[in-house]
Amino acid sequence: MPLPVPTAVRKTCTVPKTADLERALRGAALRVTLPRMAVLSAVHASPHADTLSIVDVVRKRFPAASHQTVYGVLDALTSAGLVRRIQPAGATARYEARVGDNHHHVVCRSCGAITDVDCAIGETPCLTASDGAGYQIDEAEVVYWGRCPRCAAATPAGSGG
Amino acid sequence: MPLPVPTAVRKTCTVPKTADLERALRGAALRVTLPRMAVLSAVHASPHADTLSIVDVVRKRFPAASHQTVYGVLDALTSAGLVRRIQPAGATARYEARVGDNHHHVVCRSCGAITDVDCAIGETPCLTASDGAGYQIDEAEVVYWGRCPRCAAATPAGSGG
DNA sequence: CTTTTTGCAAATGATTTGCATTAAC
DNA sequence: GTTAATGCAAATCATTTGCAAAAAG
Repeated sequence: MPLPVPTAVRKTCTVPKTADLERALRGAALRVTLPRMAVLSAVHASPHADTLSIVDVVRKRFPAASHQTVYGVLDALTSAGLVRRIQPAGATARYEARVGDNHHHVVCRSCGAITDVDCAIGETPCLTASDGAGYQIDEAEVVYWGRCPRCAAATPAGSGG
Repeated sequence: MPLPVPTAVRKTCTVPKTADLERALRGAALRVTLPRMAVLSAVHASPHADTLSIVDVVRKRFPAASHQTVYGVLDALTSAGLVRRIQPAGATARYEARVGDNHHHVVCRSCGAITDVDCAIGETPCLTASDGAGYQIDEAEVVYWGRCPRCAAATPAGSGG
């Protein structure tokens, strides 16, 4: 079963002002365009939103934005390191603006909600494989799977999967 | 950029005999069918193979197997816990037969190769989030990203992304 | 004999591609 | 003025769906 769209998205976060977004783009050597401002703003406003949601939000401020443009912008922003792409198994791509800090995610198996979890270590990678199989490891990505408080309360642990 | 198909797949693993596969299916309350035997065998034979590869392998022994049948069988086997589905960000689904032991994966950013890494802890979940955000966590999935020995040797660290 | 599984074909849905137009620098 | 970004439409690819025929228990 594909992961459902998250029902609860944390909206309580700081959305940078226009000037800050512009500065961020310029700092990343990206041209300042309306679609980029709108996308970057949208990702800040709704962490873990999928592409479709981002398109919706972007179009409120810039109705002409095409689906493909949003994909392209997200790609550019990701490459530039301004946003981070997350994609728990089987789900569509999500994006978040928290970059640089090494945090992880908790994903609810029932409703698909994603929540940030601060990494106890803070440095990258925060874990080293006991046996790295000879790999040159630069990142340890941790996804915690479980049930969010709401779903845990609703189901007696075991009814959902 | 989507993760490329893994070039090197570890083939050095124990592929159970027909009787064992049959026993495994029956043990999981699954009917014993040729497609299922073939798929289960294929997953054992080539860990981390994607669906397309599995279809290829399966058809060598059972040419009539349709693409959709393999999808269905993999789904059934996954639900039954006989195989495990892994899906590093952006890549197509892969399957492996190592279940029950709590191991993780190292993924090469350059060639997409996936290698098992034993978990130092062994119990599930092997990690607990420092702040679980109130979630009821049952699994901690760890993906180590880096460069495999081959790619690390070929590129002077930094040429690939 | 009953229930599950297979096979076929078509649908779905996310993501990508190519190219002319437009805007940013 | 030059280079990069946008918008449009169509293509691609993995995966899913529905249903009749076939096989397993």
